[in-house]
Formats: sequence, structure tokens, C-alpha cells
Amino acid sequence: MVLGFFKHVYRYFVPRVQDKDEVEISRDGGALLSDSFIAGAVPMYDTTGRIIGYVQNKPPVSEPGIPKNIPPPGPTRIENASKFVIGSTNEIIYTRTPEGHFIPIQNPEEKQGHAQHKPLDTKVKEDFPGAEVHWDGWPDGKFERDFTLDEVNETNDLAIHWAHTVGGGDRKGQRFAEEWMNGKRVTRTCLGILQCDNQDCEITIRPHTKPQSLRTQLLKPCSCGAMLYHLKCDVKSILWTWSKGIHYQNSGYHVHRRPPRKLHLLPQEKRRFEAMVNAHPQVGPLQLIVGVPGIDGPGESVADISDVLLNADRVTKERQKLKRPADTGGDHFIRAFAKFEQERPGFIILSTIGKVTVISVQTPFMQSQMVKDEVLDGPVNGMVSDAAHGWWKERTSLLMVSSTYCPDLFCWVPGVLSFTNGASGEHFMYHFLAVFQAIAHEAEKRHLEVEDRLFAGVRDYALYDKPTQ
DNA sequence: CATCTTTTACTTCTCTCGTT
DNA sequence: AACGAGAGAAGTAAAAGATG
Repeated sequence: MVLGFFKHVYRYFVPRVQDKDEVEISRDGGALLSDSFIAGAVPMYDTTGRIIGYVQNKPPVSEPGIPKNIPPPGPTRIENASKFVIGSTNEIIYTRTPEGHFIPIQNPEEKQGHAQHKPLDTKVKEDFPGAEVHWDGWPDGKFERDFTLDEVNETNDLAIHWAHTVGGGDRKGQRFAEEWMNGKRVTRTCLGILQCDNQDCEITIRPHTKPQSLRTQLLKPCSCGAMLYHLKCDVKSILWTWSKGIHYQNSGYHVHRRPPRKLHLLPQEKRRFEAMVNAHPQVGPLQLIVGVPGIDGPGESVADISDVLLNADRVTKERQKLKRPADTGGDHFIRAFAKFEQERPGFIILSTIGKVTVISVQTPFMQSQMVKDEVLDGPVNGMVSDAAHGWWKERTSLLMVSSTYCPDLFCWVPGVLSFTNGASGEHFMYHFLAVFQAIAHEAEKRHLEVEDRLFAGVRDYALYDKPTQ
């Protein structure tokens, strides 16, 4: 993989810098271990004298569910570490008193998968400056806080495990608003759980999210034979998505059990799974669930990471995603990009890939609009350029468009379209280089003399808002 | 008319099952 | 255990409807 190779070379020559939270497999299949793990560990050698692994003299402080022989998940996040901790080895779990106060539990015995029939054990603490919030997907209680873009990314858009419906329809809010109050607002409403009227039955069912589907679900009896009923919940979360992340407001407490079936793997759980699969590349899905065979019997199981991984097919799929990243990796992109360019000769007029990535495209029609034979009536001569946010999945990437007026169609048409992974001067430089080259090529095609006046009308749209100096 | 909630249409993800 | 097809559930965004 091209990018993987570049990363390897970079790390080889700049050894102290590592990608955060990254655990990679070395060429001989062993995991690259962190310095803190190696310190105090005794190396194990194979018959040729190569280090094949490390044994800890003193067992590290055990964290529930962290598999043996696996490097710990990446370092604690540095920015906002006091507020938001992911993969912390000193996880603090809070329980709520009837008065609504949160008390830390010193030795948490409960694991996620066994909590559904016990009292609420929320790990989300009421927000106050410096509060530590651990996003476990079960937001509960009254709290309000901001999540940065990194945190949103890290929590898979603040994914929650409660069965819920999402209410959108906010026409006023802007996704990239400067203030969270003006952000795009969505509401998540908890759907509660399904239970049956047999008091001895402890079965809890996850409600379906579509009303029709839920009605059908309620018509069926519980597996104990009793009638099912819907234990509703009115806990709402309001999320304002704005330019700096998501402002999250949770209202009320869930007074019902947790739905027994979880759907999502949170990113930190994915990383732990990845570390385990990488450490045991030959071990199949079932063995990963039962526990990797070792000298002392089966080792840790992936099911300890999340209940989601109790499903063998799901483990197969998640494992497959790790083992066959070719469809989404760097090689695939380069190959697909090369094929794309080859199949569409002349369409990509400029491309630069790296820290500053700009890809400019133009069809023959678009090129034909770059030069006008005569001056048009009205304020439609020249080119207008603008950059659109929110076009690509990556929020910082832009779609730059330089448009020109087409007298035949009586409307403005795009002249050059560019993908840019940022909005720096260098990004603009590449885009406008493509524009100028396109103008020059069109002029040459029409046997016109390439002179300064052809380029005089190119202007950034943003400048039109400002008074001319 | 503005705001909030519900419904709808569409996309993406997850699960299940049969075959090899 | 791998693979793929298909069903159905969840997720998303916006339109439609309800409310004050």
C-alpha cells in the first residue's frame, strides 16, 4: 500500500513521531509496541536471534476487557484530555444516585454486555469545566457540552446505542455556522424498550425504529409466551452541528433497561479489535470469539470488547474489512485515479497530490467557454470563482468553481472545477494556474495571441463583497 | 409566520442463510 | 471458514403537517 509504505519510510527516518492511536504490524507479523510497553518488558528471541515478542515482568494494571499480549490502545488524547478520555487505562465509571448526583465507582465489576438488567450505570457525567466525559454510546442524564470535530470523528458522529428516532427538518440552521446556536439541529428521541407482562420474565427487546415495524413487532408474543408492551421513553438529545463540531444537549434520565442488542462498534472498540486481529492474523472468527488459544488455555475474546462481536458473522465481516482494505486504501485510489484519467483523456487538466491536493477538471465544452470572441453586453464579462464548503465528505475540503457567462445558454456555466483539500493560498494558486492554463490553451486553439487582457477578468467571488481598494 | 413534530423517500448498514 | 445474495433494519435529510 502506497500510503502505508510512505508512513513506514517516514517513521523509519523520523522515529519519535508516530501517528496517534496507531498500531501497525511489522513485516514479521509482530505488532509494533509502544515505548512504554517495551520499558520493563523482557524480549523473547527466536532461534535466529530476532526479537519475536516481549513478556511483561510485572503484569500491567489490568483494564477490563483489554486482551492479553495486545499493545494497549493508543495514547490518551492530548488535547482536551481532561474533558474527554478515550482508551484511558484509568477509566472512571459513574453511577447516579436517586437525587441525580454522580458517584465514581472504584472497582467497576460491570461490563457493558452484562449491564442491561442492572440499574443504570451511566458513564456520562454532568458537564462542568474540567469534567471527564467518556463517550460510551449511552448518554444519560441532564448535560450539555460541545464536542470538537475530532471528538465527533472519534465517536462515529456521537453514535448512541439506545434505540432511537432522529428528527430533522431544521431549515434555518447552517451546518457550518460560526455559532452553535445557528447550527443544523437534529433531535434524537429514545424509543425505550419492549418488555412483556410476565413479571418473572427478564427478556428485553430492542424496539424497531420505524412505526410500522414497531407495531408488527408488538403483535408477536414474547419468547416466554406473554404479551409484549412498549415501555416508552421521552429522553431527547438535541445536536447542533456547526463549524467547530457538535453542541450536544441531553435531557432526562432513562428509567428503563438498556436494549440488549448493540449495533455499533465505537472507533476505540474498532481499534482494540484491530489490534487483536493484527496480533493473531491466522486466528479465525470463531476462535477470536471463544478466545485465542494459548499455553494457559483460551486467551481474551473479542466479545469482551463489545457485545456486537458476539456475532460470528459480524466478526467475519469486521475482520474482512481489516484484511482486505485494498478497495479503500491508497493503492486502490491511485489505481482508480490513473484509470479514471486514462479513460477520460484531457478531463483532468491539473492534479497535485500531497499536503496540498488540488485536482482540476474541465470538459471540452467548459474549455470552449474560457475565451469570448467579443465583449458581451452587461456585467457578465470575465470569470467568477467561488469555493463551496460541505460538498465533500471531508469538511475541510472544498469544491472550487470558476464560472463564465455563456451567451448561447443565457446563464453562467462552470469553466474549471477543482477539488481542494483546504483553502490556503497554495490551494488557490493551483486552481487559478489551471484556470489560466485553460484560457491560454483555448486562445492558442483559436489562434489568438495569448496576452494579459485574456486573464484580466478572473476574480475571486469573495472579493466582490469587499470594497475595491 | 415561525417553530416543532411527524412522515416520507432514499441510502447505508447489519444480519442471516445457503453454498462451496 | 469464506463468500455472496438478499432481506430488512437503521440512518439521513427534507417535505409535509401541526401548533401556537
